Amino acid sequence: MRDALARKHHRQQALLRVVSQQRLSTQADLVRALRGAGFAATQATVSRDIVELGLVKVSRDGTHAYAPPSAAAPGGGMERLRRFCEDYPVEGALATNLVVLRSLPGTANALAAALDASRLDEAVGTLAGDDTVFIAATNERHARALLGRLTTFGIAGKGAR
Amino acid sequence: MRDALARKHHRQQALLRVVSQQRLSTQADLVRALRGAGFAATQATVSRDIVELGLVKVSRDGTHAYAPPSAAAPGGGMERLRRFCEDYPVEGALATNLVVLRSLPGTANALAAALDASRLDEAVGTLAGDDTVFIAATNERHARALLGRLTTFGIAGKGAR
DNA sequence: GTCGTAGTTGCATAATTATCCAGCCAGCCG
DNA sequence: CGGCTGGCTGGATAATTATGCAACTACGAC
Repeated sequence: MRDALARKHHRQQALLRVVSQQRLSTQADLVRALRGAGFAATQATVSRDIVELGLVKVSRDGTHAYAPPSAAAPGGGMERLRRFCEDYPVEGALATNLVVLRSLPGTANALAAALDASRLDEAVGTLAGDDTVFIAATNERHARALLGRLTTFGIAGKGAR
Repeated sequence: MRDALARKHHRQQALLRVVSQQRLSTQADLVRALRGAGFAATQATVSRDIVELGLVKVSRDGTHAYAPPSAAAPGGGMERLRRFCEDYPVEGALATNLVVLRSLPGTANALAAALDASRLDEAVGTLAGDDTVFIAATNERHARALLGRLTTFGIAGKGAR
């Protein structure tokens, strides 16, 4: 295993791409599509990716198809945050009323900027180091909710469940 | 069976209600919830209702849950169509891959406009006369699903009540 | 170095969902 | 009326999806 995390991330990127481009109705189809894109994975792995990416299986017009998470992104600056999370492997953890995010070295400031632009209302303030961002929430409840929301952007939840 | 269609419609309405209120993760849960609301139905029927209503099963933060279509489809002009159906007595019928809608004289164009704005993806095209609108679907299956969806807007399915 | 821990993956399989088929009912036509 | 047709439904089952488990790798502590 050369770098499992990077590979996983690339595979999930490809997965997002294929589901938004093609109409694939089963996970077996997804496996085939991924294989065509150069990623080897089994149905089991795809099933787990789907959960992590928050993909949905829509049942419309008599057929079924997988689709990216709520195609409608309401928040303006939110889009930037989403793209960031898609481009970098961000991990999130919970520490009481603090949400701790880790990304690649040197990217923390960009991440914090995206977070600020998103105007997450549970966040009291953010503090960026080199590869880590602290988000202070008003209390533990809000922190948990915030992490949950971030998870839908593709942030891998770590330790909190 | 006193009035299967009306019962179906009521059940689907109840289904929409329960999925938007509770977090139900399997169709067995939906069956139980419906039973609690006074509707008897089996998993098979629920599965079909889900297709007709366009419900989605979202997989995020480790759990799964059914949700109304609005969560994944950006409604948009759909609201206008819904209001139209509430304001006018629209009737729908199926003709192979054609959905035929009939409303009050002179309102067909407004109805067709609302349909177009709704971006129903099963609809290939619409044609409005004076009191009638034809919606061409790609095939019979899609036409059926489309009519089912329209039924949830209050369109009476085939024949006066 | 060895060990322990955390994370990812595939296999096999349990759990869940979609569909085939038959039965039933209502409406319609002759 | 009697037969036919179309639509709804449930039972049974095929198809699909989720998950327990074990193997493996990378990483850090000791």
